[in-house]
Amino acid sequence: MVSLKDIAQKCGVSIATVSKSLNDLNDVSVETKERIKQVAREMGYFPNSSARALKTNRTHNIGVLFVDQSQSGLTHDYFSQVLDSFKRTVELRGYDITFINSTQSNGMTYLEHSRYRGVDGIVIACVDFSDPQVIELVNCDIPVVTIDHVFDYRIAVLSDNIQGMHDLVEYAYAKGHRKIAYITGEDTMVTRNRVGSFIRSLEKHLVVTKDEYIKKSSYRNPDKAYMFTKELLNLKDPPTLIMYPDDYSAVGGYNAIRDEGLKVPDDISILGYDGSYISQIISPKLTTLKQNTEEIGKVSAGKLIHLIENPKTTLIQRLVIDGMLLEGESVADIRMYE
Amino acid sequence: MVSLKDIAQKCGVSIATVSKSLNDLNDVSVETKERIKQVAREMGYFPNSSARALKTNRTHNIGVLFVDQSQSGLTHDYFSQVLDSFKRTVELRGYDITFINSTQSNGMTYLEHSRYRGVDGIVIACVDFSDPQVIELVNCDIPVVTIDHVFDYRIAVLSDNIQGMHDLVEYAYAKGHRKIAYITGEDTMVTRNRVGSFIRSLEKHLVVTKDEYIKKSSYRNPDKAYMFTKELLNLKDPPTLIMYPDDYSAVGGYNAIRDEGLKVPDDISILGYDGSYISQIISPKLTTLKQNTEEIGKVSAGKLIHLIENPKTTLIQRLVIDGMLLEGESVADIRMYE
DNA sequence: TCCATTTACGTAAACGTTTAAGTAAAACGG
DNA sequence: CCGTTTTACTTAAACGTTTACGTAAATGGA
Repeated sequence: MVSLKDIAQKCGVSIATVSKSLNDLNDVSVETKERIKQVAREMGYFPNSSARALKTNRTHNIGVLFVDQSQSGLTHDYFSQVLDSFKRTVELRGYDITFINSTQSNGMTYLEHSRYRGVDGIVIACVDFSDPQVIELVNCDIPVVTIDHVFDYRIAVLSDNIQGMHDLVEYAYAKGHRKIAYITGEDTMVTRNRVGSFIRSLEKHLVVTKDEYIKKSSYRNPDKAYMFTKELLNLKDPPTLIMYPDDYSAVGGYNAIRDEGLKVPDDISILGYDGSYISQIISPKLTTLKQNTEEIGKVSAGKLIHLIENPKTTLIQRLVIDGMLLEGESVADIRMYE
Repeated sequence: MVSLKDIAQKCGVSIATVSKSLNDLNDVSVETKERIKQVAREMGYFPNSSARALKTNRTHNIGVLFVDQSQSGLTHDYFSQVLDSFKRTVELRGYDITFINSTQSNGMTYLEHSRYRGVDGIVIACVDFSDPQVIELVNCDIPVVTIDHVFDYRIAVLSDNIQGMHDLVEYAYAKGHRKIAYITGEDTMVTRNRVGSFIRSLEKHLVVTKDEYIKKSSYRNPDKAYMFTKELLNLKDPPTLIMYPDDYSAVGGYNAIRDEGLKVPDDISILGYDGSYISQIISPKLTTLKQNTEEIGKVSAGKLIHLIENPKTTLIQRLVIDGMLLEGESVADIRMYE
């Protein structure tokens, strides 16, 4: 590998001059600077990121922490979309990403791994935010942005679950639904926001939610959703619409409904969440709330880099990203039956 | 950050002794070694990977190159599964992964980016293998493993597309199908293998494939698949079964078939490829060939690390990973009609 | 007991950068 | 023309490791 020394030798100048030239410092005459840059290009020089990192304490590496309950890893739909957008954004700014994990052979905690790799900043998403290791990470002195979870002293980017749920409830209500069930995800901040919004949105219309209409399930778990759907369908007073924590769970719902000999949306209406690809291709097409994963990734990347490059910034922001209701054919208009 | 120097100071020994202790070299007495390790633990020491990389020329970082035609990035189903398995495997061995890309602000090629980050090895998957930048990377002196593509002097891990296609054809043939159409993906090595196997497998049964039964489409493109499906259905002599390049395309097929007023599998049978999650939840369940992504990721990771840690190894291997036929309900048994 | 080997350290150079500090020559102001 | 500033460089230290080499003391063999 060609180093600064090689270029210096070839140009007959000192290493320092080469370094300053390539970094465009105004301590070198324009002519030599150009000459050096030219030679560097010809020799195929690229800086050694390790050496640079060692000296500057900046790696241009961003740590990504993501550990979801269902262990779906990178195949997690929502996360992989957010991450892809995040990745594209930081790459444009000259950063790479490194996954933070604690399963390393040498048993490092998240924070230790982050320090070992010297990441300049960290984005945290979809994890169990009560995990002591996560807490430790959030409390450290490395810039952090969290996604879909709020800490007092950290910038957070949030999918607007409150508004999203509100939109879904309003949609269902407008179609005449009053008996609305909700199969929820695990008890996370996201879930609490959605459930709260669900209940309040209905109360606004003076609809009281029955306890038996709320089922505590898990995200991305079609099997559980299948089971709870059957429970709901067999209630003495079954709901006319079931909301699912995500589109995959909704598919479990479809299956349960079909297995009970019923049809969507004729016999029962359903609503998904996420607006993932699958929602657009199953039949009947699922009405769902598409989260703006592109924007969430982009904004969190932008904010994190800003934080990294402007360390004095102390403004703690809450960035709420709107979703969008995608209308499919999974909800019947039952106003005529009122 | 606590460094070797801090530990040395505290223990009253030299930096070298500390380094050697922590690296378990047998140049230090057992007692001091233990004492130093203890102190290191107490002080929360972790090595600085940049410094170590600078000195040893080993980053314990593996570059991942992946750029698929449809720009689906990390949301690519097959790849994200392979990558997730790959990632888990290398992490157990103390490696992290870094995505190689050329969209960096400072216009580096893949190889330049790899050198800049000093990756110890590279895995290449799902790219356009005729891209000059990819060729450059494959020709470099960094250990490389390719997935689903063969280069003479590089280890390759391959999903057995020949066997896979053979299994599908055999399955279709056994169910009585003789007029089999195939909507293919882009012209890649994977595609050529599948198409070749498709034709040969049929020829073995003395079935000659009509040209009009083979449609050149793209992977993961339900819209194109939709179009070609309609074309096939409207042939004077339409096929009794259509094979798709992947499960997502097959969903496009479902839609086309439904829109033509036909039913799967009563009026037309279909076969997918990949065995992705979606194939298991659409209705009727898709018969498809599940690629063993877990094993592909694991094996490629293992081989790459072996190559990294045993540089003298010169054995060029072809590792072929079997898939598995997942039977759904998308293929009719039409033997009675013969 | 004497010399050779082993043990258990320490010294110092090196990896490729960045950057503060130093310096000689050129430019400038009056 | 002289002192001051500016320009355009160089020197050298530092970042945190690893590792070849040096060395003094301990051990061993005869």
